[in-house]
Amino acid sequence: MIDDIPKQYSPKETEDKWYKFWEDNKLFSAKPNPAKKPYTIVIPPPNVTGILHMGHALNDTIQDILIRYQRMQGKEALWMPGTDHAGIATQNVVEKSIAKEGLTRQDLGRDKFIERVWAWKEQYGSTIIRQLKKLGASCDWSRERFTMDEEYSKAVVEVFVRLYEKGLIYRGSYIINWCPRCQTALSDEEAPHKDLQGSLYYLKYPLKDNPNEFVTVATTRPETMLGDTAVAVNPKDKRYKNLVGKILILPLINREIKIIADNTVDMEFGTGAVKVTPAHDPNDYAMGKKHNLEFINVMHPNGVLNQSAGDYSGMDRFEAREVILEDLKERKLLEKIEPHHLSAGHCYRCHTIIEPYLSKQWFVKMKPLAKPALEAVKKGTIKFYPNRWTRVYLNWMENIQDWCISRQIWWGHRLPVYYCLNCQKKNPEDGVIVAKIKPEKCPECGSAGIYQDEDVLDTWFSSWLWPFATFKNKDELKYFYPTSTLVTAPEIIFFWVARMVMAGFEFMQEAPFKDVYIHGTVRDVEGKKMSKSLGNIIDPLEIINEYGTDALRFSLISITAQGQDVFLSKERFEQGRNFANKIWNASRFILMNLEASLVKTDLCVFFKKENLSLVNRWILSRFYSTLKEVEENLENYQFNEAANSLYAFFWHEFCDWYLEIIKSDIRSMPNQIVMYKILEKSLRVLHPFMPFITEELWHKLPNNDNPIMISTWPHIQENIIDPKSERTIEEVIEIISAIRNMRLELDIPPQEENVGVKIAASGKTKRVVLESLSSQIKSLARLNKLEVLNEYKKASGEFTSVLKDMHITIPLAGVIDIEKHKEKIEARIKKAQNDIVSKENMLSDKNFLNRAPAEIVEKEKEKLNNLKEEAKKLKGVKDGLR
RNA sequence: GGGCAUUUAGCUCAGUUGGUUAGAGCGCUACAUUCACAUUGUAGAAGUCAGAGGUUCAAGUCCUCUAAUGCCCACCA
Repeated sequence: MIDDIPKQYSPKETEDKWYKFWEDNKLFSAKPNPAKKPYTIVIPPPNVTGILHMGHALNDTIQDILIRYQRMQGKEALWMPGTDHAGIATQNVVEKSIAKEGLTRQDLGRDKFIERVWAWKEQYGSTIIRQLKKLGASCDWSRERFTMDEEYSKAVVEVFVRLYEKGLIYRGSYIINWCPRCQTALSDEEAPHKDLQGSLYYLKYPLKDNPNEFVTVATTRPETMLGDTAVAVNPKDKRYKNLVGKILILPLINREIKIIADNTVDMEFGTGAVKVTPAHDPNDYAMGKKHNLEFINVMHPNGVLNQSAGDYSGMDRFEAREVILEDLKERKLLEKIEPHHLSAGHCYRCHTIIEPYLSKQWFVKMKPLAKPALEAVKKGTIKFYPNRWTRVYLNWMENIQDWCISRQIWWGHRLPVYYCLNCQKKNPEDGVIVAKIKPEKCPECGSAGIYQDEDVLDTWFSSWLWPFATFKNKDELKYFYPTSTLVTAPEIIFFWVARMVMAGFEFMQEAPFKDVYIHGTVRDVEGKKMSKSLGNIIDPLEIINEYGTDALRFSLISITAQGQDVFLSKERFEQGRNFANKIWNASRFILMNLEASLVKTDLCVFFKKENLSLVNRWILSRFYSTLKEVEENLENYQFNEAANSLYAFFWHEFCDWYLEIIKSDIRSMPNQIVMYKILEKSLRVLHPFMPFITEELWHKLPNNDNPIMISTWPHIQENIIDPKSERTIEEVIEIISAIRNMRLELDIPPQEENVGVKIAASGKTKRVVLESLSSQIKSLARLNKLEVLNEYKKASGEFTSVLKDMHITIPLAGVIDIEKHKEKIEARIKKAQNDIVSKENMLSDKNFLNRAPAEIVEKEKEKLNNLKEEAKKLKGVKDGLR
């Protein structure tokens, strides 16, 4: 059985096998169970168009660790999966795909196009789900949801209608963010500002009364001058005092515009006179309303100038900019051009520069919704990890703007808004019907001439319902809601997290989750965000292929300090791979040396702590301390700490020290049982981090027929944790190191016999024997409170380690460079003496004695004693060398 | 303009509420391959904790300022 365990772990063979096993046996599924406490996570639904990237890998690994951990802790752990229909993104993808057939969505028409999107979704929409499975995600796939599912869509409609009836949804004409390429409105969050190096153009507008006199205005978007309907100055501005109320002639268009006074005008900026374009700028829009100006829209929705632009109609907005500047220059109306930093909104999907555009859209009134969401976080009902995001959240909530939710695209939830043609004839603002299903006739006039609004809802208008709309029946909702933890990236705190909180309170009267863990952004080695367009992507699937899923997961987690951005390079994953291999080989070694019959029954109970050897007590204590650390770190979302302490324990303590020490006596019953127990418990603790390798090894151990995935998490046995014995092993290690140092400096003869152990020829065995030997000697020394003395016999060149008053000697014959050795010892003595002096100073300091806590003083005293002892020891060694 | 983060070994980064001699991985140096693992082991070198000031018996850790870098938010045309 042991012979068939290969020397190296090969992930490929095991991963798919175990994932299928877990899935086939429905081990991921969760149902309401009154006997258990629920633990719920809803996945941040990836876009259906999504392809797994490192951000997902990190996000989903964290969630999977939490879910697997809680499941092993005995909770009814539900990880709810699903995908988001991602309106604009998906529409773009499908438009691109039909473009290959030479078609546009307009060619197909709305219904046909939507059919194509669904067809696309059927074919490719599950890609991301398959990839999540490769990651080992233990989602309850039987519950997979899609934001365009029939039932989910019903919830979206229901919510719209309820908010409308409550007066929280309204329609109005405002300046919104318009993407001329996607030809849709965008919310503020969807139009992030980016800095641009642009220019400030100074344009001269002649006065009507005196064409030789001008008012100069500064603008960054000269093409909008075609829509100017006023020029504004600050009423306090002396320069323009006499001009207020006068008429200017708008160049190129020759329209008469008035000079108005408005105190929002900044006198310092530009010339202090500002052109007012109410249809193309949010500030100007406000000014236009206030001063009753004309709203002249000079642009088509696609960014091409329209008939109001006179000679420039038909030109693209940026083309027109150049031509207009040329024409103004020709007429000597372009005073100057200055370089100017500005920031402009960009479409988050296609990066086109946003055009502030006047149009009729639907909005959600946010202030009333924000109130409970604000309080919940202030009171701590919802906590952010790391805490600093709390302020970011609160700041946004406090300055919240109304949410533009209508989008002029086809793919998405169509607004449940209908219009009565008849009523609209009387007044275009009338005849609005908001209803869950299309009404037969107008409730006002009874006309059957009813049509539905063409617009669809912002994608986030469906995803903000995710924590509850994903549950199909009330019992389940009651059991699993509110969810426990939300794990997500900082980018979507505003888009998603904040809105979910608002929806939770509005529709469920309860916060949707307790903890929000915000992890960092995954960046490349240079700190750039990983993105396809930059070509700096490290593909998680490639890593899985090369190093294995467990390696990917472990490496990602161990470098993710709480909420810090992750700078990633491929070499990172070698650490995870090597660790997996280490676990594999340690298990292999133990299995090779295990008397399976011994562990069939839990003999551990027969071993009282007192009867176990020092080394066994030490490793048990270390295991339970580590377990405690892992639990604490997981509770505090310090995943890297948890992973690192596991790594250090398993590799550097369990493998490097414990297994090496017991090697010589591996068949003894206590050693057998302790090494086995620690291995199998370690596998369980490692399982949430590295699910596949632990499952594979688990089934190679005797007595483990049930999957590790549903095994129980080891209990901390406080009585075994013994800091004292942990400190003792440090001493052991110290002695062993001392002996090792000697070994290195000496050439150890190959065939000495001592304490019943053979010192073999060379290499590893030598190390093992020496270590085992030393540990035994040290144990003896400790139990008998003996000193270890080193002696050097000049005549024979022999170097011996002697346990004082005991008849045990380690003869280490050989030649040593005595001068070099002496130098080293002297340096150490000097250092120890310096330390002693500074410690003594400290301990005689009255301030210190009066103010430091007693335990600290004690500690320091102990430290001083240790130092003195060490100095004494070293002196002894030095004397021995003479 | 406002806010946040980062600055610790050659490189990439940990370091929880101040308290042993500041840690890890990679890299580097030396040695070790019949022996669970060379995806290994042992040992070693390597740090003015960005800079300046302050609080404290005690500062990588707390406070103030400065510098560099990165990110987020914001309607100066």
